[in-house]
Amino acid sequence: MPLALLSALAEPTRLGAIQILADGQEHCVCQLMTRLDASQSRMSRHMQTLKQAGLVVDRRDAQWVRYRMNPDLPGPACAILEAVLEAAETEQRKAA
Amino acid sequence: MPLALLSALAEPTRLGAIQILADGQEHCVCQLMTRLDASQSRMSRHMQTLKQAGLVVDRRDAQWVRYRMNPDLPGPACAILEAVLEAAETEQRKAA
DNA sequence: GGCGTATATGCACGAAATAGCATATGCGTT
DNA sequence: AACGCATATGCTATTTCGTGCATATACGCC
Repeated sequence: MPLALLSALAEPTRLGAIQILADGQEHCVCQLMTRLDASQSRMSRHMQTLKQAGLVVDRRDAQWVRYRMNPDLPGPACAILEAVLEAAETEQRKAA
Repeated sequence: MPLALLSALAEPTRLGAIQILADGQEHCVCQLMTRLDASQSRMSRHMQTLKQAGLVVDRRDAQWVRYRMNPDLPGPACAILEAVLEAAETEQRKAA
């Protein structure tokens, strides 16, 4: 399990998406692509990857597809995720 | 920092090497290649990658090069590593 | 049904990662 | 100096990954 999770997170756009979704809210693809400055197909594909890795879940809502963190993420995976998010945040702070 | 670390860990042979080095001991390349069933050049290159990512440190000892975990791994990286190792261990247990 | 917006996907391409083979380098032994 | 063992590295082939472009699909609205 860790291998799939790690490869899914080891890409800038995908990690960025996870950071955004880490607020616990739902976000549609168009929001993500705007905030991450990614093209539509690119963002869509990355979200597929995250979905396959079990990190996120999607839901159709009218014309939009809303992504959110997978609430049933198993414990070990959750621990990795938290550590990664914490590290990313720390890194951004030091950039000041 | 998390990106480099994640990419370094997101490969089976490298993750295996880290798991072996997690015992806190030093291990030379020949030990690692035997235990992980990898060719010499392959193992050497993967260790270079881990070294560049700052995960491991090496030391020449006669004809051998001994690798060990980087003792100065920064806190956030350390947290990620621990979570990954824990997840890997959990996964192996469930394989019974 | 036709149109506009949002998202997914087939296809092709360039970039990067991985691996093997051969060879170089470092070190101890004789 | 010659040899053997351990490790690194140059070169190349193969594969995988990320991307853009075009197109398909889904949905709401008129």
